[in-house]
Amino acid sequence: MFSLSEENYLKAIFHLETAYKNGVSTNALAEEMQTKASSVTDMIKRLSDKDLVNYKKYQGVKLSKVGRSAAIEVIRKHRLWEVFLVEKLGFSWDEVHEVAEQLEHIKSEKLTKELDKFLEYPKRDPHGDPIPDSDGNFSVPNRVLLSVLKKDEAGICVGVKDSSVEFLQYLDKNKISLGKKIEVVEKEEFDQSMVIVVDGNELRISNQIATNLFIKTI
Amino acid sequence: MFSLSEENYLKAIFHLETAYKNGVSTNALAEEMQTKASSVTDMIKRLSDKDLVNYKKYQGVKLSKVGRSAAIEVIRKHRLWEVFLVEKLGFSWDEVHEVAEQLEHIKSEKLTKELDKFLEYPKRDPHGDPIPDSDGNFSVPNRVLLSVLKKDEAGICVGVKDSSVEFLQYLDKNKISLGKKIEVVEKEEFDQSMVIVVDGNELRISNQIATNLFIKTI
DNA sequence: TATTATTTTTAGACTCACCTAAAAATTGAT
DNA sequence: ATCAATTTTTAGGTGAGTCTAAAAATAATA
Repeated sequence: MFSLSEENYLKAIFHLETAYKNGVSTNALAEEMQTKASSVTDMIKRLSDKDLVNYKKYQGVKLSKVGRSAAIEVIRKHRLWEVFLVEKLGFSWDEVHEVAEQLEHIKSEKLTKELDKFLEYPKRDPHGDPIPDSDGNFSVPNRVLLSVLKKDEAGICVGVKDSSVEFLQYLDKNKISLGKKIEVVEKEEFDQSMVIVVDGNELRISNQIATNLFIKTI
Repeated sequence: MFSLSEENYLKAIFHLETAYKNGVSTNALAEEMQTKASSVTDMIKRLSDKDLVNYKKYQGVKLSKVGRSAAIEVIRKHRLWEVFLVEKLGFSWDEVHEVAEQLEHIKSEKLTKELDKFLEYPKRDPHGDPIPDSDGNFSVPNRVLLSVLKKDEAGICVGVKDSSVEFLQYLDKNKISLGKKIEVVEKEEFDQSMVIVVDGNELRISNQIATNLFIKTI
């Protein structure tokens, strides 16, 4: 059984591993965990003693088999609870993160299993992120960032990269939600901004927006 | 905001206050919390510093206004989650306690409010215990212990005093559940044991069983 | 009431997870 | 390749919550 803090570190390392293939740096982890580098070194040592990560001084950390599956289990629970909050309790997609951060640490195999069943085995959370199954397998989505689309290409919005309240509320304000068709009708080469059409309405978006929206091409 | 440990102490004091009207003793609290008396004294001091309890050395503790309402809020969440687990996820009544012990500490007013609504504002948990409303008011039940009934009296089973797995499984095994009619057809004055009829079946039960079943008389 | 038994509190120590400040290792630039 | 800048680790300390052992207060009994 892992402590709340350990679980949060494992989850953070998991998320950072895609960007840090050769080991997650202490500073990156400190930034992600909103703590100091020295505290991170402390915790990494504890995780290493428990064989949850592989760690060599000054070389960054990688998750071990056990560490990875623990991280995925936490992510599974987080995303299942997010679905519950939106589908059953009427939360909006920008309200769920904080509560799911707490619920993801509840320890009960039966609870996770029954919740999954109750929600009818969802494949994605409210932000379009894939939910791993009980064996830790993701049914990985074939999705790309909106920013890679060229003029006159189109796709279906299937997820967000940034799940911050600000970004999600921007999307709500502009009537962009999962499942919506997005067409690129103009693209400015200079700053990569684009004009898109959603629900028949034209909207100019910056590259920063476009690099945070996942699209399934059609 | 209170820590997990503080919330558990407040809850324990609340439960013990019915038996210890003049202040909950350190030892009783230590027994309830499965810890040592010295740890209890430590925590009581902290709770007292935060004005959650009234404490004078060697005189036991009582909850303050604030402490009591914090305790009731935790109990409210505990019991709502128990309803959720049984009604929505198919848990049996002897499986819910452990998980509810964790879920009761999730901090989100919206979550509690929406869960209450989702469950259609239940008045009792799966063991028949009353669920306080959002203002902390219990709609107190008019219930008595089965042990007070005399020969040829009868009532409806509405709750259990002991919620241990062992007792709840004993009840399941003997087909006693909330809502069942129980008739006392014999009562032994020597040891207070009785023969009851449930669903047409006769069953001899000890006084220990009878003092752990709540009955609404008819 | 005096003495024993019990309960409660204090004193000192431990672990976890964090901190600051300083030292050591690595990386980058000239 | 050397020196400076950056990153990472070490050393030592803090608070929450626990522990054991011993001291102090209260309760029970002869």
